[in-house]
Amino acid sequence: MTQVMKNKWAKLKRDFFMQPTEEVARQLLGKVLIYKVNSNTVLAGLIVETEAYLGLRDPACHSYGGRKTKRNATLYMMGGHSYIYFVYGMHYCFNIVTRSESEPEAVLVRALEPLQGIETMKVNRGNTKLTSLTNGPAKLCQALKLTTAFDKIDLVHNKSILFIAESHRRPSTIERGPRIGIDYAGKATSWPLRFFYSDNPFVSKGKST
DNA sequence: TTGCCGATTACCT
DNA sequence: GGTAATCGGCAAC
Repeated sequence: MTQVMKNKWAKLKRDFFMQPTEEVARQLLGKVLIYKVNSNTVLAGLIVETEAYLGLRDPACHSYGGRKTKRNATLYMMGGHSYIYFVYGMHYCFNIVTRSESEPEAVLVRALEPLQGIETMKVNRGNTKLTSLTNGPAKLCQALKLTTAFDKIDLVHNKSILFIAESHRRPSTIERGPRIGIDYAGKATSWPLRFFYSDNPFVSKGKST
């Protein structure tokens, strides 16, 4: 009998992303974001910082109050899809849609600890300093070359080259606090929906007012 | 080390 | 016409 090559990465399934969004945000810490560029190149990073965006009732969320536009339509897809948008005229942010189609919520992936394909990431970033490679939402998109071309990707599909996987990393201390860069969101500005590993050097330097 | 500011454009009012 | 789920550079302390 032929030996079947076992996949190194165990892809997360739909159920994981259908959970309450805060739960998904917390549990994504320690998981791995993987992009199989081609047969030679795999880019992978440990998720070390996330933010939950709670849909209709969250003034900081793009779908607040039921807003639905061409840009945020992805939020109304089933949990497990990628939501990548263009912001500040030059940057991209990578999110993962959570919950059902009637609950337009998502988790923003804010920082990764590079695991694999580091040389390629350095080329993509034009930067040689390891700790600046993926310590911010737009930085990690640049490192992995994630653009709106990867918006609406089903991350749990069998054949998907972009997905989230389990890791066997020993758990670290999880801290939580206000989200970054949402000063316009009124009372929600202080909601503690940002999750991160307190002792990880790849967490972003963003300030949460 | 902190803090301000410009870049640059799609999207919303 | 204003602003954004950001980043990097540069000035001031």
